[in-house]
Amino acid sequence: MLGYCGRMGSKNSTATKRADALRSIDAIVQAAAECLGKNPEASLSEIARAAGVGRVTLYAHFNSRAEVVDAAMSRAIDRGNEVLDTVDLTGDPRLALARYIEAGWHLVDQARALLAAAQRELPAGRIRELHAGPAARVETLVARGRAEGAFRTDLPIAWMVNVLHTVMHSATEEIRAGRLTPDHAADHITATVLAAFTPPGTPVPETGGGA
Amino acid sequence: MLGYCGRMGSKNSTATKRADALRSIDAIVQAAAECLGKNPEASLSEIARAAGVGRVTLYAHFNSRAEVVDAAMSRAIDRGNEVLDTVDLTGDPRLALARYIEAGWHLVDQARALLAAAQRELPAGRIRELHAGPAARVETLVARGRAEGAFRTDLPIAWMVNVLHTVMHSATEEIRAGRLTPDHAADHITATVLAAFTPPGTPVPETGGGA
DNA sequence: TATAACGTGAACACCGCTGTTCGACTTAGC
DNA sequence: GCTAAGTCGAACAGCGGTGTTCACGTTATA
Repeated sequence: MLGYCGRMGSKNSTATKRADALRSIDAIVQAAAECLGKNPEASLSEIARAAGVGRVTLYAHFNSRAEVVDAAMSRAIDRGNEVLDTVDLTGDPRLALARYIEAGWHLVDQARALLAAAQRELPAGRIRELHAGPAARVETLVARGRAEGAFRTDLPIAWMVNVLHTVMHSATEEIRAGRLTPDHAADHITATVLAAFTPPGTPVPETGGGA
Repeated sequence: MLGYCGRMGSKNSTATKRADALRSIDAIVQAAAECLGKNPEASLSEIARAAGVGRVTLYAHFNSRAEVVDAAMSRAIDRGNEVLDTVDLTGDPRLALARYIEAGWHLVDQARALLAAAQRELPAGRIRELHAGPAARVETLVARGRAEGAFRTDLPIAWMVNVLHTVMHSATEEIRAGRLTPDHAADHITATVLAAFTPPGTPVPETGGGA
């Protein structure tokens, strides 16, 4: 947590800030995460307005748009990690994957839009750095599932992780397009990914609605 | 074909144009499809330059950016249809799907980026109109596969079509990111989607490299 | 070859976003 | 209650994109 403040040369030095300043910063980062989560090219004016703060105040705390994006990205990742930390990823890899999807599918689309913003403002190294944590969690799960024979091994781990995230993301797009209702999303994603991960020659598991 | 010219109030009226004008228009539409296929926010200056044409010339043939996007989109769809028309979609739905993927996976990413551009410049109705043709082809195939018992029926057709296109698109992103080589793309997509489409309780087909 | 259509660069006005400065006002904290 | 820190709107310069006009050069075509 707090990973979004005082990263680089941002004006948030270690010097003690006043309470209202901290409140402003928090409101800005939160608004940035929301706005950029919806629209990667949201302007700083929009973000300031959404934060209930003047545009000048925003520039008083962040030197550039890149810093705002970085802060929003860090915040979203921290929030996501908090949620995902509560998920039990032990036991049958198939059930663990289902739990992961259930908990995380709605996080992915905001993260994706944020990522799109980040990819235009932040250096590639910084993005990898931010992405490393969340990625490792899933990679470990997939690797374990492969080792235990629950998941296929004829496709690279990176590809499988990509499929998982891609399908999760596409679900939110389907919802936006009105072709899918939120209450079916997790089931559809789980049924799809579990089948996609099944080793060739093995029957696809039945995923009867209940997680 | 020729679906991209003279759609609405574009300056391409039915009046006979000179040969060099037609050549310019064609170069512009082609360049637009390429540029917008790479970057949905490519400027008209970029497109004109890529077409080897002055910016003013572009405005002589198209009233607005939207018209250029529409023309590029129409062209890309026409081109895609031409390619897909050569693919045999009869016989075993699984093999037909594999052929479809083999022929079309590399078309999807350009179409996607183009779609992103279109979604910001064109009305939703126009987009649906353009998308209807290509979508129908796949929907028919998936529906047939379900009817014949080759594909699962516990998920909506729209969702399955979405999964197919999403996975195809993600492959091109993986290639861009350097995590996948183009010669493996079709195999990975096919293996993934075929498994995802397999009815629960049925073994996942083996897709030993050669399609 | 005449002429209308076409291509062109330069220049224009307009817009929105970025990042900055200034002066005045409000508030937190000692 | 004093002071430094914070907030704010207005206004600035710079940039890049859009869409338009103009005057001049080029080319197709009858």
